[in-house]
Amino acid sequence: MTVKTRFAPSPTGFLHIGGVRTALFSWLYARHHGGQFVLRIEDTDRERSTQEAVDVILEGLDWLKLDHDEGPYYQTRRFDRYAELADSLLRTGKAYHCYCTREELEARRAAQLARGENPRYDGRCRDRTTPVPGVQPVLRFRTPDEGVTVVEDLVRGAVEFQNAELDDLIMVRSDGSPTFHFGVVVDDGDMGITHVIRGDDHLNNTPRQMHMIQALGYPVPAYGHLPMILGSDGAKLSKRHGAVNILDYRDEGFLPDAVLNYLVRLGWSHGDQEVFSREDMIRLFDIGAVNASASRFDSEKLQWLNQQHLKSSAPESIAAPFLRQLERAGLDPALGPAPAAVIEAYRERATTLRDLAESAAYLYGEPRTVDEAAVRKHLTSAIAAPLALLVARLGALDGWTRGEIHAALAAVAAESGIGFGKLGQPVRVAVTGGTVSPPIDVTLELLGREKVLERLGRAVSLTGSGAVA
RNA sequence: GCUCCCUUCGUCUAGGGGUUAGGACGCGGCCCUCUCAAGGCUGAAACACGAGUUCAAUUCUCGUAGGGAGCGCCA
Repeated sequence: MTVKTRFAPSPTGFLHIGGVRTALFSWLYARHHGGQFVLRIEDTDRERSTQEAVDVILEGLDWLKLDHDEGPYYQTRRFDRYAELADSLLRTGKAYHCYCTREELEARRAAQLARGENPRYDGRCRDRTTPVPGVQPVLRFRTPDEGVTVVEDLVRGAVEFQNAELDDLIMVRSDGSPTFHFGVVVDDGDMGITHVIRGDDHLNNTPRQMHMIQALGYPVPAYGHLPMILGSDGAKLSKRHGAVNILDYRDEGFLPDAVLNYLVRLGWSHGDQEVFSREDMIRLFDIGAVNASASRFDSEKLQWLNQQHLKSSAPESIAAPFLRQLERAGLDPALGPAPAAVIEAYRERATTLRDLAESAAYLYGEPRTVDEAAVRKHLTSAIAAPLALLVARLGALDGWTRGEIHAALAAVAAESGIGFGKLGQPVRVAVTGGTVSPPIDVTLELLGREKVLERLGRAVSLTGSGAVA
């Protein structure tokens, strides 16, 4: 049997980290087993579904390269099929019309709750043979009322439910539209889904879905319920911690593989390994090794992983998103060095591509900020002469490689009777406006001779003029 | 309230009847060093609680506590 999994989000809010984790595990399971991955949009709630949310799902999965083999299917385009199967269940007596009104249902629920009972439909329309005039009925599924249903969960093992605890749920609303539960089982059946991997908020719904899918004559798929991801404070994920639009991570300069790597380690591990490539994940992933307990979102570890992936990526492979970050930062890439060279020099000192672009801003134009305290400390009159000498030496260099630049710096330092660092730091401040940058020879090489000589020249006049003591 | 699920350092986790309870993020220290990083070494830091089983329980069983989910003509 070839494995077929699916990701079935409802487009009622932005795709966030929790949804992506569900998609990832489902996708990994399919890829690991050489199976198929289906994308299905569960948009039966027309009130709350938005095209914008659909677009984020599509764009987010595309960014993360969680590619699907089938779909996207849209449930709103399959209403005829749901009606057809609902009808056959009605004809075979596996489903029945219920004429209870919302108000009646609500009143009974409240009464049951008050008595300390599990609020559930009492089945009073099960044997009704005559319609109630003026009431559009809903269609309910006739759930077995005795016996035990066992969910052999891929993550938790066997979970038992007493059928007597389960009530007859609504399959078709009074307006004729299918409910979530019915849509899911019809679709999973029609699409030949073999493994349903989803959030554990669905675990309690699973036995009833199993009954329906059996009634429909489909084989029951295997289920795997993933623990949820909590916010850093242990509360439900919200806007405050990680429940932001997944595309925000892209915009903040995270790498898709790093996001996936972070997510795969939430609830799953492989020995002591922390950094996983996409190929590693596919090869090693094992749903049976997934933890049953919820985990918290830790943005610091995500940042660390992002840097790990930044360091191991081929610079050219991340040049395009880096360029976008430069543009986002208002910088013109044409005015600076080749992106790969900047990435190479900076990726050990940046956690995201956005950081990287921002700290490299001085390469594309004048420094955006000048650390005045550093200027006072390093650009003193004592350094005027060595800087002037350096300008002369750098100007006379044949080439412009870090090796030649380093040699010139070392020579000037030696001739001026000062340590390399005593020269390097003032140079750094003069050309970058701050005290932090890659090794000074690399920094100058990246900046280019023209900008270096210009900025050093200005520093010479500043320090030599006595403007700074 | 009822049903179901969960519980190892602050966080992510490994382990599993006898271990100095391992790794990673973060935090501290040292080394390296032209700055910042990166890297190396290193330190502090955990088996929720109570019974039971057993020669032995963090590990198995049962409770308790705490947390979560479901109980909609939402998904």
